[in-house]
Amino acid sequence: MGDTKCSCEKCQLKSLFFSNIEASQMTNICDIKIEKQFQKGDVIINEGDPIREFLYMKEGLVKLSKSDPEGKDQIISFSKPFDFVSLLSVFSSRNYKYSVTAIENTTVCILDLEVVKNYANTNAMFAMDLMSHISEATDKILLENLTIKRKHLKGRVAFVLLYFSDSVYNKDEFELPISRREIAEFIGMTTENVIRTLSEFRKDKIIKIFGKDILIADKKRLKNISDFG
Amino acid sequence: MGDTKCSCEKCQLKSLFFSNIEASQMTNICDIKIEKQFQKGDVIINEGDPIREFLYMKEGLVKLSKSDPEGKDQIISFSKPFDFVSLLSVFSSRNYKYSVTAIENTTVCILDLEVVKNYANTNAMFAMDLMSHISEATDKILLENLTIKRKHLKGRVAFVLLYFSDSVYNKDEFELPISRREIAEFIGMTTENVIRTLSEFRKDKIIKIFGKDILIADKKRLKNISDFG
DNA sequence: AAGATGTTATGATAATTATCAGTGTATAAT
DNA sequence: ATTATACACTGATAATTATCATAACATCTT
Repeated sequence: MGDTKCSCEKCQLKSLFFSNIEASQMTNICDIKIEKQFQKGDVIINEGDPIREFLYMKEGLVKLSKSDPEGKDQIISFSKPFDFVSLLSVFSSRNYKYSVTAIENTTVCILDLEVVKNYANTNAMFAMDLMSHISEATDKILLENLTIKRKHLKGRVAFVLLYFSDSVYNKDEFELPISRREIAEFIGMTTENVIRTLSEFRKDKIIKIFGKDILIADKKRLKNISDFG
Repeated sequence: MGDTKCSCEKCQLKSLFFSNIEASQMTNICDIKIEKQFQKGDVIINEGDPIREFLYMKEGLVKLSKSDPEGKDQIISFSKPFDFVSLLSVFSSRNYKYSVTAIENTTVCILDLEVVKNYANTNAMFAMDLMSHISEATDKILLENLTIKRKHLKGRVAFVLLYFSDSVYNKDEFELPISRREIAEFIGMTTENVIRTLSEFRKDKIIKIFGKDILIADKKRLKNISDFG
């Protein structure tokens, strides 16, 4: 977990995040911005922590989760670069309502929240930009949840595999960044049934499994299961 | 469905919505604001419609829903007064991704979206205020969905009854504003099972049922079922 | 008044999913 | 090296939920 000051001029997020900030003001923000690296498995944000910083992802993959009253985790969503990780509840609550954990080595850009808030308070265009990103991010999560909700076990597992293949790695072969249990926590089914379903897909020659490595052999059929299962 | 121009000075939403708008500018907004009344059952927003207006609820109750690929509805959430109905996707999309339907006679305040956007673009405090309301509203929906997701049939039905009793009507006896089928669409179970569960609660003397009228006779037990079922 | 439609209701049965029990295997801890 | 500990896997059985069939009742239409 290392800290380095990044050069905002080269940052690919600059155009996204700072499109409404003038160069003079930009330097200001840049001075207080730090990059932080997290290893796979590191907890970036702990549910309940006071919200003091504003985070966004530069590289890697994280999971958003919440632990239920019995202590079991529910995974809400996954975030890729350019997703605004800390946007959920940043502007509506004093404490985080979700945890954020790196499921791949992850680089996060960190700004002091007060500075961002002050900035938003004085620069309306910036605030508007932020707002549409918040809106988009939460909208996506809501839609995703609805999609999963109407599927059965097999459709849900197929959906997750296609999610990682199409939306994260853009490859038909990839290493699953999460355990079977975490898939279960995401889709709201039991670990055993996730494992069983993956085995079934393997027996039906829809996928090949080598531990965490997944190869999607019959994407059409997997897509079909996701759509109608 | 009638249109009347409201007097913003008396509007109870003024403090919430316009707390950052000066009186001189306020008049401006007020001039273009109209109130619209909807009858129970009226569709206020249709999924797919272009977003031209900014809505917020003054009175009544609405449901947010989305129809799945097979044409069946999924209910996402219910909105009461002060909830910002049109906030979902207003600032992130050109078209509504959800439908909004009155489930009780409802009064909605309507502003032209461009005016609100322009206003947000020039008044940062206003934009920030809007942002925290968006954040809060979607956060609430996400949390609600997680809560429902981890419950079984009986827990989900109990949760819905308690929701209407505690969060909407603040009474132990109330008229259900939605059908059994709509409860099913909300909690992601079948209509038959919702009906069966209500009958069970009745047989167990937890509730009394007179058609749409529900009386919660044993709230403690219902709460228990909601929490642990 | 008669027919069409939608809601509430119940029962029997089928399908889906969870739970429990047990195995092996890899990885971490001491 | 050896005990923990977590993960992946499979089978048998139980619990939960969906589906199908049927009926009573209300509402709306004509």
